[in-house]
Amino acid sequence: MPNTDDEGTMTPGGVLQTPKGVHDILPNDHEYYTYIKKVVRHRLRQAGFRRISTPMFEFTQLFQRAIGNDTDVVSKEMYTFQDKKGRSLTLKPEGTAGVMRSYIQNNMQALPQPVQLYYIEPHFRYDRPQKGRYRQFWQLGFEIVGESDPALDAQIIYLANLINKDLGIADLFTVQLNSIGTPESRKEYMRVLQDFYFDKERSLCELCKTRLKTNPMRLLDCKEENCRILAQIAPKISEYLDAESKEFHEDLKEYLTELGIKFVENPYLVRGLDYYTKTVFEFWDKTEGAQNAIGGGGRYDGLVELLGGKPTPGSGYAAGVERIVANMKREKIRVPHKDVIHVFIAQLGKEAKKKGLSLMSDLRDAGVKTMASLGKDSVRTQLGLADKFGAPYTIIIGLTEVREGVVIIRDMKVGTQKTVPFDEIVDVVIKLIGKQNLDTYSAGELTYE
RNA sequence: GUGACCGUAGCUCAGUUGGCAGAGCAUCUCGCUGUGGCCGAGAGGGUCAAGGGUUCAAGCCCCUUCGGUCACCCCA
Repeated sequence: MPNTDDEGTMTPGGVLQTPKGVHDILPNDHEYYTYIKKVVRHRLRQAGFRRISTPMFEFTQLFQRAIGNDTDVVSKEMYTFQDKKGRSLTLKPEGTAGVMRSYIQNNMQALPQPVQLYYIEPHFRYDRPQKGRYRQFWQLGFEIVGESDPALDAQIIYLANLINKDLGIADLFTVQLNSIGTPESRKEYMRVLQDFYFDKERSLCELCKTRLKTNPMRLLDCKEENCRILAQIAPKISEYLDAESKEFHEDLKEYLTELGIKFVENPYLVRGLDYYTKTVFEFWDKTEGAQNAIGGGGRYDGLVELLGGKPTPGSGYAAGVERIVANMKREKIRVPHKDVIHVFIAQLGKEAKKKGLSLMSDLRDAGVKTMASLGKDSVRTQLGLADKFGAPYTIIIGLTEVREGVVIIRDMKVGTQKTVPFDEIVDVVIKLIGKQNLDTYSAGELTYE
């Protein structure tokens, strides 16, 4: 069977196409991405978080250590490759590991604690594509590192919910909440679980039989009917929490209530990894549950130490941007955006074109979003374009107008026109579109040391 | 990684038992040489996802691969 290198990479025209599971974010979708980024940056900046970007790829070892070799993410979902010197590198499959590596490497222990960081970046997993799951996906996340207090966990859940609220999707989700205690108390609980399942192994699904040895807590969120029934009568982790974790969890719930955050206590919500401690939470769809979870997080007091740093507590949240966009679309939410033009300039004749060029610069400098089609020279065609671009006003300049030092401003909606002298154009246009609608965004004044 | 369904123009889709590759929308041109939307006429645009097989003949039947959608596993 022939199997050329080109197979599957080309469209019929011989044009390259994207590999499986990745896609372009086209202008219409970027309206959502831009809006989400704005909300995230605004809310986190308000709360004193600062932005961090870790590299797209790290040494594979980082993820192996942070996430765990036994997890699906590490064992089968990573984009791993070798550089020219044979070192194993991996495109980041999640954000926390890199941020914690950076915290240690850049000696952020020396900063006032806690250190509050956020990110919004592409991540990569070699997965079979599915709804809300792509091989390159944007993830937003934030972490509070260096202090351990239930109030910080409450803050994180509060901020995650606040961001969802700003995006119009908070009401679609419930906060599922649990505590998985310290590694020590968890060890005790896992022994109890294994005892409980000891004589019931035959009723478990194949997967759970192996989980029983490697990670018994995962039996609790298995979806198989028999496993679920057993999980419901299995001992609850809340009964085996150490005193400190129990108190921590009670405090967290108090703080959440104070902040007006509704939550669902879910004793089946677990994490497999050793470094997770105490708080775990996820945002679940109200009707579809975990099937349509939008994000989740928890406390990871063991992670920094695991990566070779001093013992340092941490707590964080991460959410999938594609999933957020999908939910916003499902709710028929339209985001405000500034990709609209104010004025289209139609010109006829070389002198008019020259005038049009300088006028276009003047208008743009004043914050008027201005387009023209300088390659076309039929007024009819240009007006048609102005219409298609949705310009509310068209400025028409012909040879006659240039000679008389005026232009025609046409209101595209009602079709009325008026003649305006050159030196009044910018003022007249600003009045027409409204000062508050001008695109006068500035990146801020530069200063020098 | 496992399984199900799907792939025809930029988009949405027809295409009969195997017999000339189609429509609507979109694009471009013209009617209308300096005035858009409406209307009318016309044009461009396809290796029918790719490769192979069966056949006088394949968009249609068979095999493989690629891609899409969805579910599982798992996760964001």
